[in-house]
Amino acid sequence: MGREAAVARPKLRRGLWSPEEDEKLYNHIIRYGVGCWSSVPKLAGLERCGKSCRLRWINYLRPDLKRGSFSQQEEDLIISLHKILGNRWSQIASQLPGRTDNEIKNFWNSCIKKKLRQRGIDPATHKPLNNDDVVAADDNAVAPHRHQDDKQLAESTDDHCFAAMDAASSDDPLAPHSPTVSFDPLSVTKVPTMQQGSYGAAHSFARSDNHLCDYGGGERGLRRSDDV
DNA sequence: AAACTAGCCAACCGCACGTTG
DNA sequence: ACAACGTGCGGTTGGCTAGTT
Repeated sequence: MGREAAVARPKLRRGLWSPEEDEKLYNHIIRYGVGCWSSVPKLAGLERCGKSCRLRWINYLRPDLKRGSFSQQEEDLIISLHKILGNRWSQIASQLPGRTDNEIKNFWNSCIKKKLRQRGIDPATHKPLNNDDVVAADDNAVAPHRHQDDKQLAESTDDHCFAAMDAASSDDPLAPHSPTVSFDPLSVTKVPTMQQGSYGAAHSFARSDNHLCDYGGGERGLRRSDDV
């Protein structure tokens, strides 16, 4: 990646994306791929930071996003993976084609946690709740077995997780919903391959046949294994 | 009908790590 | 080896909406 300095930028827009901005970003990536996120806003004519563009693309505009509510199989898979991986949402997302880490994280925090508690399971530890622990069982106390995660993931996902995933991803029963904006990225599906062999757009598309291919930074999801 | 509350979701923030010069 | 920069990740927050009182 280049090292052109972080030039003083004009004021950047923040907050919700307008349909026009979506369209600009989408059209730009469709045409040119991503290359360097920091240059995308300028090239696409957007007053956003590259980070914001990246997030918008990954979480919303990517054509391979599934959208719609989670199926029971997906939910089961998320719970299984969370038991192994803890809050490593990007790793979990890499096992769920068409789902983003942000989407899964939100789903976990808003729905699954509640369901598990109702079933008497501590969502942080995946162990049965006992009343004395309820207070102490902070949701942040997650993934007690980080160092074994990768091996465990390789093993365990090979059996039950992928079984569930196959059920979830095959012949998707979920009706995709359009975003609440007039610009509908789902109506277009062709994106050129990356020019720089980087991450992002083409990378995410390439993984459509490979569920283990993370759209993000590959191994980097493991780096925080010690700091929780 | 209005006020309040809870839930959901999109987006931002800060940090860690990889790459490049 | 070091600094600067780009990127990815998880945590957090703000705003919108639906439901309830």
